[in-house]
Amino acid sequence: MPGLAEIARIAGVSVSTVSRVLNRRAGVNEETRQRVLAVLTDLPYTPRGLGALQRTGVIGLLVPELSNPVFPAFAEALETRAARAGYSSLLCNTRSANMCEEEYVRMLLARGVEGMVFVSPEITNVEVPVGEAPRPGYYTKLLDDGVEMVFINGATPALDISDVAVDEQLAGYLATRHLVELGHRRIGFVSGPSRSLPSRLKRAGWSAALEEEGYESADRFVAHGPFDPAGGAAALGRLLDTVAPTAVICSSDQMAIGALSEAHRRGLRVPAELSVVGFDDIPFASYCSPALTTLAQPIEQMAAAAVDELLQRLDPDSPRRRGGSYSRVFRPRLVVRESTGPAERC
Amino acid sequence: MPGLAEIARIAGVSVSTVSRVLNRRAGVNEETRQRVLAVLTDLPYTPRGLGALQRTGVIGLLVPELSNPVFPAFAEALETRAARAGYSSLLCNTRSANMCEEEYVRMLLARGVEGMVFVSPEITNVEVPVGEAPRPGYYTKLLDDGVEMVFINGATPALDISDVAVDEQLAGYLATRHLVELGHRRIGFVSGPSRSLPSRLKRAGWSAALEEEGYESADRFVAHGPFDPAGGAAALGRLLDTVAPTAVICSSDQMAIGALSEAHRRGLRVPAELSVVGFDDIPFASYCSPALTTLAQPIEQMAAAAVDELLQRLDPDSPRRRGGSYSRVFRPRLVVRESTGPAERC
DNA sequence: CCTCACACTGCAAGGATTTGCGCCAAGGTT
DNA sequence: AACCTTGGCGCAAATCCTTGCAGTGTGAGG
Repeated sequence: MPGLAEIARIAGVSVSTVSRVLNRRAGVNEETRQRVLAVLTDLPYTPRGLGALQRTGVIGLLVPELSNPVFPAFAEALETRAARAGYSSLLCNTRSANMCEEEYVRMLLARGVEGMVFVSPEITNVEVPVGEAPRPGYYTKLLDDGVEMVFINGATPALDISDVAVDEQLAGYLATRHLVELGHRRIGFVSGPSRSLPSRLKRAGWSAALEEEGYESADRFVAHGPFDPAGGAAALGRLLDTVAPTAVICSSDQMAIGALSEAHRRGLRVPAELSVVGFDDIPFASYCSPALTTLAQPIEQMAAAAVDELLQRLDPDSPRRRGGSYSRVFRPRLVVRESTGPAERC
Repeated sequence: MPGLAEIARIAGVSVSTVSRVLNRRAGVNEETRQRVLAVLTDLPYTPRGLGALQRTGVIGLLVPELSNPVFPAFAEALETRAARAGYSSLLCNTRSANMCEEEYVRMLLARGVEGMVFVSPEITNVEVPVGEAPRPGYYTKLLDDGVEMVFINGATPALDISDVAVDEQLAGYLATRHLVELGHRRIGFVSGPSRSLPSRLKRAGWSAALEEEGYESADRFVAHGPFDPAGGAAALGRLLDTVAPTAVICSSDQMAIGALSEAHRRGLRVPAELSVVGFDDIPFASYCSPALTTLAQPIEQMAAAAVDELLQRLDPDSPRRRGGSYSRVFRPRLVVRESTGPAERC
């Protein structure tokens, strides 16, 4: 970890000047200040008293957004588990503040977090086909800096980072299978943006289940939309106008709720005329009407696994360090409620 | 701001020992360590390099929990507004981590936040009748330490802290008024815990509206429960078993959703046989069935007002400092949907 | 009762960071 | 053209924190 001297050398100024910049003292030229700050971006300086203060007892939690209730649910579960081990948590949501994830990570690091948990990290949000590895981006740099990280639902085999996840593909498969068993043949997929890896994985499961039966799983049975009720409503609308499915699976409960309301708006009875399956099992899913059939993520267990893994990596007494990353995949659980039923029309 | 020497003197140890405690170095007796840590609680030590580094560009956000979607909504709005001014946010929820608010505040301070916004602070959660001032607790100490704070929905006249709030009493009044105008006379109140000041304020509004008409607003028309769907369901259940109201108002949409499901469970048609009003207007309120009539908080505006106030206090060039606190009260907005209707039975 | 080992603590030396002071250069004034 | 003013920067002293080392006290074992 660099001292002021190191930074001063690189920036080509004296130690005093760096000190003045860091302390926001007057008497430094704006241009010089920018140069020093630029160096500080590459070499995040942590003051002695803080850098040495190893165990701050604080971890960072990064979630993409807060409007989908799964993320607050994950946050609470993670926080509770961390608290039990004496750690407190700092939560950041990257999307709403239109700040990129990397900036947030740097900020957290500068604030002295010991490690972090990423829920649905940015890296899962790229244009890359299933199976291929997305580019590691800045995560490798963090890894080199010795930052301890754990992902939730962010499997990226290319990175040496432990991952805790639900099997999204299996989730897609189970949902579709459930509908097939109810007699549906025309099953649509109300999907999140095509950039989203989880949606692509679910789609793979959906395809697999359909092809197993020789049913159609063509592109025209898939409609994309943003991850919110309005997006789900719009996507379902497009599907109903074109291929008229008798059942749909959705990328999230949020979207499923939108789908339910769109069906209601069109006077379509659920489940009699249209079956709907969601994903996540957010608390509201059971309070919808009809109550939503959905695939539950074992949030508590996943959060516990993620926190435990992070804490173990943080523990200096722990034998295994650096490099022992692994993936832990949980099985989603089908929760059948009222929004799915036998196919009536064909 | 104290140095190690000051802390050492008070704790009655040498500077070296304090340094060792701060750096989590071995070789310090547990008892001695506790004594030093105790002093550090009163005199929060910030390492030289960090304490001087005034503008970190980070503010803290404290919300009581995350399972009620209003709080994530506030958090997002706050975060978005802060980001626009170049500040990033650190979010903490105090209840789920069963850590007390004060600890979290200290932690945030130690992490270098410049100021904080408290949403529904702990202080609103005490056994004190409306009108009387709750004891200021540790907030005055923070104030003395020069910590900048703004409350949301945490009006406490005894403290010199700016507050941004909805008029909860008016909210209770408007909700009840709405039901009265629909012809209801037996109007119950599904309330949060009696410790909660917002619930007590709403109740005051409810009483006022009822007494205006000469209707009954006795204790037996009020049922308390925890702030979640189950609590709402249970509380409504008790009311239905005793006073059989034709309409109820609830302390939050969360509780109202529970009430809706309890009504459904009992085969009571809403709104034909029971009208329900919620509070908050969470996104899901419009996706319930029947869609929930509720009182909306102007979340965006409140968040903007709170952040702007905090940032102004943080600005060293700002003329008004310390002491110029004020309250800003917003008007709740009645959103009529499908869960309320004319009284049928009397 | 003596000795030894061990755990703590303070001392003081050794680094690291802050800051008063003075130098230098650029631009304006007489 | 000489001189003054001012902003910006480095030097070095002052200050603060860290750490190796030695001193002290306590308790167990002989």
